[in-house]
Amino acid sequence: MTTPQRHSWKDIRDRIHARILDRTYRPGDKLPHDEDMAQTLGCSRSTVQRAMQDLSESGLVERRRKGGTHVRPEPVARVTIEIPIIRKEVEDLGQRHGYQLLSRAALPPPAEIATRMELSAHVPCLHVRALHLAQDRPYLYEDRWINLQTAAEIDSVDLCTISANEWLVLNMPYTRCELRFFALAADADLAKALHTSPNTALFAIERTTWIDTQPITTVRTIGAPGYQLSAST
Amino acid sequence: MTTPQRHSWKDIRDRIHARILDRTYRPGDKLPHDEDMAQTLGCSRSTVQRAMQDLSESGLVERRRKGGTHVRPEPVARVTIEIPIIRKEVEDLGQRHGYQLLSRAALPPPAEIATRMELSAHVPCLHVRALHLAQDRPYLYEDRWINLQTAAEIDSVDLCTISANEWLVLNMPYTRCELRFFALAADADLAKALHTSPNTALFAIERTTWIDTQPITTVRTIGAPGYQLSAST
DNA sequence: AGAGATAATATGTAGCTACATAATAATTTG
DNA sequence: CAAATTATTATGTAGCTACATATTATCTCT
Repeated sequence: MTTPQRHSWKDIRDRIHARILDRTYRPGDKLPHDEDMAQTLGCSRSTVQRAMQDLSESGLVERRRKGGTHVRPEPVARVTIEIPIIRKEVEDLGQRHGYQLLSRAALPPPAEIATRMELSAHVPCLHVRALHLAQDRPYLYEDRWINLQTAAEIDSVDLCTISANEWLVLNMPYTRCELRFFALAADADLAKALHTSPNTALFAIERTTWIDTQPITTVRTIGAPGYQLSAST
Repeated sequence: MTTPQRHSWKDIRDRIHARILDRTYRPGDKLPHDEDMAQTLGCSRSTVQRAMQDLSESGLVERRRKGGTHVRPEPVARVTIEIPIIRKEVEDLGQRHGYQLLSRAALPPPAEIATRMELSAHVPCLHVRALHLAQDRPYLYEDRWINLQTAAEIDSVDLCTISANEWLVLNMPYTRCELRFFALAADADLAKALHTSPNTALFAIERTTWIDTQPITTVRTIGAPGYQLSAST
């Protein structure tokens, strides 16, 4: 055997991960230094570093210069959720997407909205309410406010043919996003729009985006009964 | 100027990102090759590659060998959520954590649970129900099933002093996790446990973990009224 | 024209050297 | 002894070379 064996960073990562899984290294334990591991595992330090970068990004280990690398003392479940364009979400379910613009008006934002967007109350906003359908049944209801100072072009967009959701995603890149997930009880309007009875428990997502310090939009998206969000690692 | 200027991958990433934000490169557009960018930006290809790795991992761009790098054609909102140990979650809110074991029994799992866990119905499981408090008020209710073949040691753990949630996180590393978020209406038991009225809309998280192909646990965690999950980028 | 095989290519990587830097440990000072 | 300063160190990185590999383009054959 004259050719030196190359080790991929994924192999190295998986070998370290296996030591965590079999509890050789437990939460809070210190792992050997990169240099020592490289020697033990027969690869270069930069390969160990690359492997550790991935383990660190997945939240399994914590790394500090000079302090070394530790298995995370208090493990968290970490999961990445992707929220696609709504039309795409429906289509990926193999269903026909439908869309209804329910209302559109240029209005000053109510105090709660202004607060959420970190916006002063006299900035002109576009208020859009819409319903997304899957196989002609209500799927998601959207109540959205758009800052007309940041996204002025949307004022001339025909929101009967493209949803504000889709137009914004395609045209307004953002640097900051705040999300929250919660449950709410349907009021009369919502119950009517989503074809359910008042007080039904509904799943809601609130999302606010900014480009640098400028608010773009805030939206409350409410799922029809049974809507859920899934993720896996 | 005789010393060559070094560019950090973060600078390079931010400069590329800025071109996406100012819409020089729009969704679906092809970015210049790494080698060309390295020349234009005055750094090495490996530095561009490192920058692109980050942009790709954040979901902004898609990279294919030979095909090149494109701004993601249909952008998604991508967010990473961390779910800590419940005790820690309460403490991080600056509140006093309390815990009540409501019930504990070794039982065969009902069909729905067995399905969720990808488990056969005669595998012995531990069924644990518990309530977590914040400042002596109900915070989260947990209904959990634990596979006694995978996590046999939990059978001898005193679950009055440490929650199953915490014990499992610290002692049962997992390789696979499935999560879903949804809303539900409180039944009589739940309403009583969470000090609310029947049919209140509640936020629920269901989480199932496996180590390799072996199911470890499945849990339905239900928040008290007003509970929400937040995340930001 | 379509299918299959081959060639080319742009990203992905291993390993190396040299350097940078955050943070920990050791030493010095009052 | 505590606080401040300095030294050390383990991770983080830039840039390079050589190589690997998934995928796209091109060519050949029927």
